[in-house]
Amino acid sequence: MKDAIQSLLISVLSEMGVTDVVPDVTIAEDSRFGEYTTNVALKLAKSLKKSPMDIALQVKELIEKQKMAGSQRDHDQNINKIDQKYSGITGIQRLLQDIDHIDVVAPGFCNVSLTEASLSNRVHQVLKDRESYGKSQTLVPLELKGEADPNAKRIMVEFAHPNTHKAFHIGHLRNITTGESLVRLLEATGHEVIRANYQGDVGMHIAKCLWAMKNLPECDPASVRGKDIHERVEFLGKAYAAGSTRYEADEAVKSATGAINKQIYAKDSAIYPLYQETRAWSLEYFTAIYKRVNSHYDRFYFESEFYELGKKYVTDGVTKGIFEESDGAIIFPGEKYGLHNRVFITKEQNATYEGKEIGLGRVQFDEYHPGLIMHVVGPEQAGYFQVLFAALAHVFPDTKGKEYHKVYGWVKLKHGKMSSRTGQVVLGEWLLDEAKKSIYEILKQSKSNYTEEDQEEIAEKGAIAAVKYAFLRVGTDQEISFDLKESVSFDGDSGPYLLYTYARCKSVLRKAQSDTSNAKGSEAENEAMHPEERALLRLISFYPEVVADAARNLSPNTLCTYLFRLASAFNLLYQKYPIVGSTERINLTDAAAQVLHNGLYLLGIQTAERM
RNA sequence: GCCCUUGUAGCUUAAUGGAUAAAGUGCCUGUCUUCGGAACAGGUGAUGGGGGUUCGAUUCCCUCCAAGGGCGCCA
Repeated sequence: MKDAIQSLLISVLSEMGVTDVVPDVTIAEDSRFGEYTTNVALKLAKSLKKSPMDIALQVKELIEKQKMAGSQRDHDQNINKIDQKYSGITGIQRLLQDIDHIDVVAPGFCNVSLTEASLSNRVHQVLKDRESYGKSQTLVPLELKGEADPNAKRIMVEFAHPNTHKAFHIGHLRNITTGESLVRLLEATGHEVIRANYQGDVGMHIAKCLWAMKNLPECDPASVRGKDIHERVEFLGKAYAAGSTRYEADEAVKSATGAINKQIYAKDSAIYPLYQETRAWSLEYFTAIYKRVNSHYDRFYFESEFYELGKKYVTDGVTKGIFEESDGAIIFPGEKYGLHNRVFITKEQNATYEGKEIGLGRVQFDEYHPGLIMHVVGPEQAGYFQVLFAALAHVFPDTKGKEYHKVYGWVKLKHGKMSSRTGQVVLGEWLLDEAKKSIYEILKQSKSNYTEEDQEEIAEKGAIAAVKYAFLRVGTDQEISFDLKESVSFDGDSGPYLLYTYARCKSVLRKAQSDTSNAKGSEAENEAMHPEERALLRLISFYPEVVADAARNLSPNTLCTYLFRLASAFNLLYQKYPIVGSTERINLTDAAAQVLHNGLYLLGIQTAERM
């Protein structure tokens, strides 16, 4: 619809002699301003040397003239275009039918209001398309910063990437939640997505953990062998923190840890079996987490796979003049390109993180041929990625413009700093479990009778929804300030509120179905549409455009805002008018539930029929 | 020292350069409590300071203040 209005405006503007301007059309947040609004008149005032109001009035007049002509023609030819798409001339004619009127408002906005019939058609569209409502077959181009290709169709989204032997904290949870939603949004807008997960399973952090296990009696792995996976993983987190602390404090520990690091790379039998055993613990745990939060991956990459390969490409790059030797290490001279220098191979001849990623990049492109690789990673690595992408483009020119750093903000503790190094972390599962406990409390106070299975399902789904929504409702690259006491909310703008509204819709629909009295559809249809009904209707009709915008801007939070408004609009309608008994309102409820379901899916949140 | 990011109601957050800066939460007041009260309505309350560009600035530029991050052998 937005595109159709834009084409209409372009044709109108060309009548006015303006051909070099693409008018902005946006959804009107406030229904007083109609459904769609444009500010072309304000933009054109200067170049046309006319007042914005005059231009706006002229636009309105030209559109109304076309509308009159069009309706006359339709009447003459009796053309039925109900199922035609908006394209070409017929699209504009159809659009003209859907436009009820245009208001011109100071300082010069043109506000387009659609007919009730046109909005009602959308409800039938939802009930026909069901789960596919809102998905776009055509590719929605992305708004990307920098030089990355916005028209890539095949996109690898690389997210989650936890490190083995380290705690899985709420930051990782936000990363997975963000990545999962981005994947689904891209899939819904014509992209082909490869889900990748690059997990760190070698490096100094692991050496620190293993040093502790080898040297500290309280970190003896024998104490947790055979125990529950949660206990084993908690143990690893503690061992890492202990190893880290000693590493900082003691030079001897430092060099001993360095030696262990070498042994790991060399697969030395003195350490390798323990390394493999404990690595497997972490991976077992990750698998469980991915399942719990409803995420999965097409390809798991491991740092250990790219140690040799990365080193080879970087070494080759030295002879080509891409990398340079400096103080015994091999660096990429980023300073030559307005960036900063970074070490890719240490003087110990180990590939660093950046060195390994040269190998990773090659393999990713060879395996999947993506048009874009999106790395969902924290903001602190912005400088790192700039240098890495520049180096990659020099080593492999085919990767130029195909690498992208999608920033997701930190989850910061409101009081104190989170660090897995010191062991002060909020674990991801701790948060999920706390949320779950709170929901059990609410269920206990409820008058409804739930079976134990029901309770378990509701609490689990509700907890995941609460946590995921709390992360996603904030702008992706914004930091989140996290308070342990009021970490997730269950009312107001929250995941559970949306689930509750969905369940409420479903309950009403069940009631309507079992209601044997004759539906008074015809009566309701004769009533004038209430403002609350129209408000819900217009929101439902906006959904596909909201999805496209959220995908284009890689911003699930805009979808969150929309879904909350939709749920509020339904609840208000529900509060004021009986649903059961009116076919119109039952359909509206059905459509609202469907849109809630589809939207929550794109956030990675599952709905429940009852709550 | 150099570079980057962020400062919006008491708190947590929205707002492709647009209309009266939008919500949740908190506090105050109500509705309903026969389709599911994890509900609905009303009130309260904000753009860090100072300049500039613009018809119009939370948004862009400069500066000051404050917080966070990055800057060669970690990942």
